[in-house]
Amino acid sequence: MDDEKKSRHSANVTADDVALAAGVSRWTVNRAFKKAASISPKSREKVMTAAEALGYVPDLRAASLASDRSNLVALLIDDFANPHKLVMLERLTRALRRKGWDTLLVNTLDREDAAPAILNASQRRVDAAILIGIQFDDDVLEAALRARRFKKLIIFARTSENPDTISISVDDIKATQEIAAYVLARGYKRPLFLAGPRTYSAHLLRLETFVDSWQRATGDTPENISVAEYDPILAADAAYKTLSALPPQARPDIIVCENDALAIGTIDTIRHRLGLRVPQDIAVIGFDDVPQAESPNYRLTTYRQPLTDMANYLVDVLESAEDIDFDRTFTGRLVTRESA
Amino acid sequence: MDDEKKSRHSANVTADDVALAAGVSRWTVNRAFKKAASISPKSREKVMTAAEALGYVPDLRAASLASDRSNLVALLIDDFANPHKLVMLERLTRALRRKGWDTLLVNTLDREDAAPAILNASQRRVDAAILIGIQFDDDVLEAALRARRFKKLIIFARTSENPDTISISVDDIKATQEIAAYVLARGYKRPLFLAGPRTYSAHLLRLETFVDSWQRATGDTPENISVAEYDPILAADAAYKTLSALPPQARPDIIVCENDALAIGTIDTIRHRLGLRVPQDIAVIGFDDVPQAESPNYRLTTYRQPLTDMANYLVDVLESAEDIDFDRTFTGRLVTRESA
DNA sequence: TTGTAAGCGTTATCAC
DNA sequence: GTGATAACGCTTACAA
Repeated sequence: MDDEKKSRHSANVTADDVALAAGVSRWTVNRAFKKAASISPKSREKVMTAAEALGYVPDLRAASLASDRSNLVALLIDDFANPHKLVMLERLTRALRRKGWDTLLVNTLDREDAAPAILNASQRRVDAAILIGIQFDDDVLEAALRARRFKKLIIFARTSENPDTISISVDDIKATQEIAAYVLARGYKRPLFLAGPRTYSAHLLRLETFVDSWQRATGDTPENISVAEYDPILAADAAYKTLSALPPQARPDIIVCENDALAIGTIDTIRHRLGLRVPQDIAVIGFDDVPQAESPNYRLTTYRQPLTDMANYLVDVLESAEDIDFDRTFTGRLVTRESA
Repeated sequence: MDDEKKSRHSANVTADDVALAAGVSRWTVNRAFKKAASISPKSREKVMTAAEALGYVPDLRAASLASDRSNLVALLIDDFANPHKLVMLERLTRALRRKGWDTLLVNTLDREDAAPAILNASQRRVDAAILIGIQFDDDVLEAALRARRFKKLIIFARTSENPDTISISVDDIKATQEIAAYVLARGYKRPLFLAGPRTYSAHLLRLETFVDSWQRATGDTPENISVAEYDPILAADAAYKTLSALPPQARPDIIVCENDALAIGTIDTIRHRLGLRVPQDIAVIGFDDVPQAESPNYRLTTYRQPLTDMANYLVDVLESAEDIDFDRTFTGRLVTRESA
């Protein structure tokens, strides 16, 4: 009769089974698996022994369904060309796991599929969505906001002006000002700014800040170009096109890149297609401090974001029930190597 | 009274609400959201209109709980230094999503936390676990197998001899033989094989096959070294240590690397620490064909795995209910560029 | 084609 | 500290 009850699926060990074996109620079994439980050590002991023997572990789906908290976040990413994303993935998943959060990885690279993918994540009733991509324009954001099961929508490592989102990022203005000051202090005269996609305003902050700082300091307006994606190969092509069209004396003496992915492509082009040296002929500066940046090949001067702190703060935000403005900017630091 | 019923949580739109609005039963509502449904177009129409109006979407947790299929897989990864993993992540999540599968990203880099992380994924009742890491030794595998809710345990892009796992990979022996033949045909005389971690037998296949092929063809045994992780920086150090200790005439004329991450670090060292040229002084060959491999900087000759085919096959395996041997090897191809 | 009723394995509530 | 009981929102028979 008990057997009949669970005959539909291949017998699955539930809290009831453990309760029976341990001679307690189901409630006690569940309590035993909680951290802060009002349960006697003796009961817990009994339960744990029985659970161990039966191979019982709580079913998180059922827990989520009953409690309306999933302890699951969706990580939306649309950028797989930038190795920095791998670092972010590692830091985020680590920080989340440590506090009991699981991560649903959602690939929104395919623009057509982005909205359905987001909707799908919302159907898993994730507690929050974290955006670590780059092409998150209004469409995607709109889709995410419309699929409004997301209690929190967090833009990680990028600023956002959307009031419905929580932005956890480095202070781009401060960082770029620091970069500009460094470029100036090192005596460079003709900087070129290499930017990423300029479709959305948030992406322009570093460019604008740099141009602004430089103008203020020198009166000159630096040149700038942009590429459609944060892809080293596109950056290499763009840099080649611009540089090869210039006579040597008109060449920039430093290229300030919006991030390391672009900087690395740029260095490759300077050396291998133009036959010039970095930094002697043209210096290069990046942003992110990807692992590659410290390889003997690049020795890239770049700006490092405090990713671990940012990830930990993100988890705090997730755990907080308050309804406040969680936006926060962090301060990183310039890592100076030999490329500039 | 209806209000009372759903008072516990902030009113959530359920299939019942839609059924009421559409004047059908809950069953019909659920059916309307299935692809292959025995439902009249008229009913579906009614349901969809009501659902749209109410903002209803099915709750996948409840669906999973009731059906004992989660359409969720756990992707276990412990390697965030190799950019190739980003490509794999993209391909896998794309192929999975296309067929309605979601991906739980599980970071098992922290060895202490690996087993708990795997257990945790099993508590979400994922339908399968996919291993795309490298350090999956017996401990981790054991933990995954013990957390035996995984209906399938798939080792992706790496061979495994464990009979309880499904291995979807490229034919390493064939691939390595092809590489050896290429090296031979190009007239190289003193190859050095740079291998990854040699802790586990599966990792040794490429090394052993290369050594074997070379011996067979020339009678000589090639030198080999190994590094503890697939990390370009470690590879750079290891290569430097070995090469700098050798007089020029004893230097290898080609370094065959177990993968591109190692090859890239090796090239960096050859050029920037030893001041030699690739391929004129020392050629380098890799495995994987990471995006970087085609950059003008590296122009790496390497072996490309048919990742998309492999990912699609993986999805087929997931969908299959048969109980057969799903192991399968694919054949890639050597992409020849200028590094060797 | 459609409806009904009984699960799925938890958590929440409220007594004891 | 512990136990019963009703949700949570869906799927799966089986009946109509």
